[in-house]
Amino acid sequence: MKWDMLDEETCSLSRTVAVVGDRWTLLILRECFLRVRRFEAFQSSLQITRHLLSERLKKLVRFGILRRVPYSDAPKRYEYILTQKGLDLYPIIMAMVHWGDTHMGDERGRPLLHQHKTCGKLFDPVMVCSECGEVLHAKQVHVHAGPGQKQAVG
Amino acid sequence: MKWDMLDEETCSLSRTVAVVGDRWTLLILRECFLRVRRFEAFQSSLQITRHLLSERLKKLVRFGILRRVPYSDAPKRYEYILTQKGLDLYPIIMAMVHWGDTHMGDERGRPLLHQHKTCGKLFDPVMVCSECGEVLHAKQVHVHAGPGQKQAVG
DNA sequence: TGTCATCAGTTTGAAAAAGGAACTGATGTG
DNA sequence: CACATCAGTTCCTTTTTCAAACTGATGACA
Repeated sequence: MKWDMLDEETCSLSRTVAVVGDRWTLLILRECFLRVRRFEAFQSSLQITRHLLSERLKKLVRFGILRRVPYSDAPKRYEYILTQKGLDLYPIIMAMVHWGDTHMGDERGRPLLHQHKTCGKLFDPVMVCSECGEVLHAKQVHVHAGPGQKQAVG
Repeated sequence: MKWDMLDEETCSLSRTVAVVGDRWTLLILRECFLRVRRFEAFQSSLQITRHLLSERLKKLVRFGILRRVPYSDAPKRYEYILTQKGLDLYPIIMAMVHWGDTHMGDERGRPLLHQHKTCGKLFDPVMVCSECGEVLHAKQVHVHAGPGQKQAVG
């Protein structure tokens, strides 16, 4: 399996991995959700090489996750803004943050806390069944082949 | 930022990315959730090189996500089984599958369907607030520095 | 006018990681 | 004995990544 074929695999996980399945891309997305938008800002907060940052941003734009929007005409300057497709990655990022909080923490406690504006409370993200609202566990899920067939995740 | 320092960053996303932030690791985990356990089985279903598979499995064992369990004494043979820490990655995998279903699908429909044993229905995984149960959106979340301080994701 | 600073990249050469294919070693099967 | 299975390891090539310098448009300062 070559990486440029990954997004054509008959597996939704593979297709997602083709887009966000590398370390820098995930860290760039973290910055996006923290409202970082400009090249220099990404570069200095991540310490990513300019070359790779440039490539990753192009890829995210190509996949429709970021939009490259001009914010200055002379000189031409652009910033990168999450599209709806990009905003929809939020559960992935939050799931990763929560797993890190739970399993990779140190004695100092979690690096940050999340407050839900709607209810006002500090919260954790929880994944539930869209139908019954119960918390999901791997062992309570059956996988069936869908119309697009073949393998994937259970 | 070097990769061997990533898991010591003051950011839960970085720490998670240090463990599961590469493409093969995520695909290997997909197979784990599909009950794949043995070297040859991973290798033939993923078409990963044996060298890389070996390295990734070692890393997952080192981080406590898989356990290497003997299933034959002569010859010595082992299989790889998700620990609780590994099972807890399920929301990450499901969030990625769901995003792929939503944004990377083709005309044939989704590759697979998930049925919740508890309620019996086909479902989508949804991320909600642990406190009020409402569906989470990035824009409804405030980020505060926690005891472990510094940056991370909102 | 000349010099420096800012921003968003591109270029270049060295170092690290991934890919491909063959090989090892313990065992069991015909 | 020859061949097959499983779980890796070794070796060599190709691709990515890293680090650092360079470009080019513009504005600010003196």
